[in-house]
Amino acid sequence: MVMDSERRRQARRQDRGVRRIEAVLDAAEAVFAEAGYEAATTSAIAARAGISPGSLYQFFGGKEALARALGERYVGSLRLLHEAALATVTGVPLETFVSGFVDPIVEFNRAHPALMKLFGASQAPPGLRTVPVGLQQELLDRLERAFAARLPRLGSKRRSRMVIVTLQIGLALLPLTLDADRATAKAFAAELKAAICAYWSAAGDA
Amino acid sequence: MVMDSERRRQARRQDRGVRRIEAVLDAAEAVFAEAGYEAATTSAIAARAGISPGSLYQFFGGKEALARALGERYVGSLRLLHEAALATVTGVPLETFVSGFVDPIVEFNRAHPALMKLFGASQAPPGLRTVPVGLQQELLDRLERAFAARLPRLGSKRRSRMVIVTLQIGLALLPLTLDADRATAKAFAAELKAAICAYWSAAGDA
Amino acid sequence: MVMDSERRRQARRQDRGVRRIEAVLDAAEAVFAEAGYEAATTSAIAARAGISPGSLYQFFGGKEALARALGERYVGSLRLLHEAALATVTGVPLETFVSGFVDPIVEFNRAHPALMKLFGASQAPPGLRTVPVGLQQELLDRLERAFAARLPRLGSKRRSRMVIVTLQIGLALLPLTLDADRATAKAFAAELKAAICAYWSAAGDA
Amino acid sequence: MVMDSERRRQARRQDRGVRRIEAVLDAAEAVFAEAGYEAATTSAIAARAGISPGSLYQFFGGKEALARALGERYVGSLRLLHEAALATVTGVPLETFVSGFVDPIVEFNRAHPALMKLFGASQAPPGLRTVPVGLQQELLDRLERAFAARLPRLGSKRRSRMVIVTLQIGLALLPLTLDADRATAKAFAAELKAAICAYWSAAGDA
DNA sequence: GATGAATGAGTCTTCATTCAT
DNA sequence: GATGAATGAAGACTCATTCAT
Repeated sequence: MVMDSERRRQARRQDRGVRRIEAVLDAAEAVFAEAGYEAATTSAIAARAGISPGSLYQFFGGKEALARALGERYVGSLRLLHEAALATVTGVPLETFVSGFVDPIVEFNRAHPALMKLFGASQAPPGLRTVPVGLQQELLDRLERAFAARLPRLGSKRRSRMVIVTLQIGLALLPLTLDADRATAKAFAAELKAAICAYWSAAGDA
Repeated sequence: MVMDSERRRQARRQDRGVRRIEAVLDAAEAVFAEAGYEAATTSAIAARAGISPGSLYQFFGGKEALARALGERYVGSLRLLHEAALATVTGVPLETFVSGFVDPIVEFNRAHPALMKLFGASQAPPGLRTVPVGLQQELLDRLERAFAARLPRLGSKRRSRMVIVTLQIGLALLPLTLDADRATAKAFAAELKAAICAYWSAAGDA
Repeated sequence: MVMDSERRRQARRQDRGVRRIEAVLDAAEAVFAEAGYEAATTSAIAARAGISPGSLYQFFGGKEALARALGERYVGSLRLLHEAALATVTGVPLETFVSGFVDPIVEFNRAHPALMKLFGASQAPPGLRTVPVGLQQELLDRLERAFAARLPRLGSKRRSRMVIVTLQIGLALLPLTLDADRATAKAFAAELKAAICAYWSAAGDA
Repeated sequence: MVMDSERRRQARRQDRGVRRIEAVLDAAEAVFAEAGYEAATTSAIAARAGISPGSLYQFFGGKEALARALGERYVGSLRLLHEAALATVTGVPLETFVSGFVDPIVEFNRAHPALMKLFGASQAPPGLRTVPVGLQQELLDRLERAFAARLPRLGSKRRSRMVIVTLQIGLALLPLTLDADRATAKAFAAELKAAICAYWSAAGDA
């Protein structure tokens, strides 16, 4: 009985710890998105999370670990996204298929501006590239399997390259789908999908 | 005669000054490419240029001015590139035309990795966006005129968007054409051109 | 009860903070007095206060803020001095009246050599004039009211000028009352009072 | 004959050297007056003198030597002033006598604002006090001899102190006689003389 | 576990001074 | 003698990280 209340208390405490960690990551995300990695200060993150600078270091080893953990959280979120988006792979027109994974990613990035700011293109600080590589790798693998199903005759090396290119195109155009007024954003999202469809169509014809 | 030696001396001095400035910009380019804008230190740049920290400030007002000057040097180089690359616009197959401006830019970026690091996508520090915007704007205008000649029936708004998208795709894939071994780089350069061709082909058919 | 210990701890902390701020101001006073504003370094002040350079900036925004705060502390101390010194204005001989406000100021300046060094005459750095102007203005106003009571027939414009001159004379002779051996200092303090008395006597007779 | 032209050339050269030195001192005076000792830069002085920073160091050992030399030039100028002003010592009313040496000094300081800025009161940088002490000493001696003639019965120690006090009062009020509009300046000059006259009158009566 | 004051290494920048030309 | 580019020591200030409470 005592055990039981003890366990519950520990669970509650862990729960609080997890919530606290999430809050810190939320704060980090906001500050990183606003200021970028270098200009973001740990104090600003701590303040935004409603904790002291010292407490930050009980959860995370430091600024870099914070960014890394944020990246891992993105991985988790994006994994769910992929799984849902790439569930149906065959038997749908290319446009539908492409929209199926492009739209959610666009949405996700709109909601998480720090993702591109921290891990986009080639702007990650030296020691920080690990996580998003993992992040991308998962998406790449999944995309590759999907396109393997759709275009079985395409050489696997070429397909592998094309998947990477597709991802890069997506990443490059994401900022355009975020900024500006909604109409422009939508137009660019359409262009993004058009570009990817054209790319894969041309490859499939070949 | 005295005049002559005087003039020659001054010319030599100016020459040395110019060469020194170029050397400093080279050093800045290298350090910015390695570390990014924020993490780059003026001392590192000075050391790499083989001068003292103090001398840096005889040539450039500071770190930001250094980046700005670097951007302007890029503008100058790239302008020449555009002019040559986009001289012949019509009467050639799309593949040829696209290669004509993609290849030189790929080459240029391979030689100048700091270009993307400093001015790529949205990672430029706040006060620094001016130059590359000018840089991109010139290229965008030139591309737009070129595609207007090739696809006169395309709506101008759409064309404008497509040009932007084309540029972004190019910028996004540039890193892939730089990294890795030469064979991979070439393969990705081919993908880049394939993607752009497919994109414009599809738009032209529509 | 818990509240109580909490409150006590906070009080203790605040107390320590206040004491620390005072210690920093003491250190700044000493360094400013020795070196003057420009030559004083924040590191020297921090070292003298027994804290790190970084800690200085938790209390004060920088070197200028430090000097400004020091000035404000002087204002506070001097205000009390004036109030006491100029309480009795009439019904006493001129010598007594003059001694009444000269002596305490001389004493105060002996204890605070940085006062003249920082705010004396016209040597304050550009942005720093505010506080001591306020400081002097208070003293000037008080002196003016006092002499208005003592010499009601004197024109107000002239009195205003005379008060300013009196203050300047005081400021000019203060260094003489500080330096040197005690006897010399006393002799100069006597001269200061004699000069001021003679000045006002002559004006009163006129 | 050859000697003669040689000598003349050397004389001319020395002349040019002297003129150059004067020009540098003029520049130093202007810059010191504007910026104060610490904030004044040797480059600014050299530029103002129309020479290179390097040349400065052929004339003067450095910034401090420059200030010292400026002080010595002041001594020379003021010596002439004293000699003229204190030529007639007895047989004139006190007011006339005081005006006789106060007015020229006021004028001189109006023309040379750097004098007070560099050597006024207690704001000289640590190693720089030597010259103006010499400067003052000459004036003090002369004043002392003058007042010894006018007030032979005054004790020599007291007279010595009074002369110092007189000088300090003069220095203190000088800024008031410079600043502001002309009318105010004149009024303060009158107060200055009134104060000094009253001071000496009171001493003479005693 | 939490706090936040304290730390101090590291950054950009200035400027008195030197020295090759 | 003149030049002015080059130097580098030093200063103000920031911020990731630690540690006594």
